[in-house]
Amino acid sequence: MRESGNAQAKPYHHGDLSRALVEAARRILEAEGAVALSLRAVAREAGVSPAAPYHHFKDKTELLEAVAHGGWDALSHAIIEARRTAASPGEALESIGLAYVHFALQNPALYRLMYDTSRDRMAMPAHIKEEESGYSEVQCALVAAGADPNDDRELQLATIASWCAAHGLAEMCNFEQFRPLKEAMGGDEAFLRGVLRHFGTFSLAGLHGKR
Amino acid sequence: MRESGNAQAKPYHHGDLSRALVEAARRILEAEGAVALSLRAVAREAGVSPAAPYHHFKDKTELLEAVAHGGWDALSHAIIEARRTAASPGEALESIGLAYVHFALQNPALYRLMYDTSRDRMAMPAHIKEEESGYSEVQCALVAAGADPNDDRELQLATIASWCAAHGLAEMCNFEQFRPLKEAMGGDEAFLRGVLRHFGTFSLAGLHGKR
DNA sequence: TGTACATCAGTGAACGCGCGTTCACTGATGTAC
DNA sequence: TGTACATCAGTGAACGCGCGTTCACTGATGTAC
Repeated sequence: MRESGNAQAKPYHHGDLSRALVEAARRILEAEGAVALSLRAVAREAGVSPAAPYHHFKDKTELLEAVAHGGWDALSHAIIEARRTAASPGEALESIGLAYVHFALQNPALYRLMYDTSRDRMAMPAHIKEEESGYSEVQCALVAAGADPNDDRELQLATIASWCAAHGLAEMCNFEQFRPLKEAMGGDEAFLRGVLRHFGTFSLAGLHGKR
Repeated sequence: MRESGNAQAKPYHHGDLSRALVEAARRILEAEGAVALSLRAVAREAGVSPAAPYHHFKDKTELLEAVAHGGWDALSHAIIEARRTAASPGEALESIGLAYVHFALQNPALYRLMYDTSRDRMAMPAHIKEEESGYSEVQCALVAAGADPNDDRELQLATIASWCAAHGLAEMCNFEQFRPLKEAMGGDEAFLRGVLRHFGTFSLAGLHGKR
């Protein structure tokens, strides 16, 4: 009675603090930016003492890696879903690009954290293998759209080029100086599609036209 | 005699501390990374007390902006030079792209600072206008390579697409997972040219082939 | 050419702050008998 | 079903640290007369 009457009393043991910390970190990231993302702030946001996270993560770096890991998972799913629902192979590349950029726009701080943690280790996290990252999704889309699946090197280069282009667009598309053009085109979506259209053809043009 | 005999004694007044601080910041940036770039560290590196910078910059942000400003200048010059020395209009795009990526690879931390300070204010610094940033250099190269100078919107989109692609490649080309391909291709340079070649055609393919 | 004085560009000590991490602890949970 | 005890997952106080910034100061420089 005493216990059940006080239903919302926080139990001493959290139950799933590890997950809760990662979620708290994402909330802080998008609400206050990467600068505000301290271990103490995450613990605070999760309603827990500053020492509690150390039962789940070796140090701050390990927590950030978990946050980035979750981001890569979410991005992969978005990309796979985009390809799955594309009406035609030709549309797949644009769909994938759009999904990628949308993810980055909706989670800008998380997206940057993902790349920063990858960059600092000079490698993507080990678990982000091709089959998870959407890397192979882009390759499939390229092949479906007409690329030669036997010219492996050019296919890899085209995939990398697509990826770099999407990354660049994702990071730059909120630049203030693009605003006039965006407005003239009727909004973000049209602008993104306009730039992506230029990307969309380049990979295949490179594969077919040259060398 | 007493004074001149002690030639290397540091004078009380520095003479050009403002410039020296920016240079010190760049040194720290490349040697120890953005995390180590504190106002105190910059003052230390410049051989000056922690309070001295406040006679030249309102606060830390203003100093960082000056550092970024210097970076944009250097990048603009590299781009203009690349276009100037390109053998043919067709080569100009690749030359510009290569110069851009090389700058980013040689000054990775500075390059990121440049984009971070731009992003945080959701705009490029006011002084980085088209004529300074190399933005118009890319447009010129596109036109020289055959783009229609009258279709302004498509030309802008193609320029933005080029820029995004170069930015993405610059940030990603050191990813560990690209190493096997790089080695198979005989080094960074060949790899960069390979990816850039895919970029190089896309802008014009977009301009001519579609819509 | 000298002198008085305002201004400029440094110094170094001090401030409060939030950080990552450690520590001894304690309450809750699971397990062996 | 109860009890003893190991283990797990929290607490909260404390640590040392480097940070951005301020302050009263001082040495050097430039200018008016």
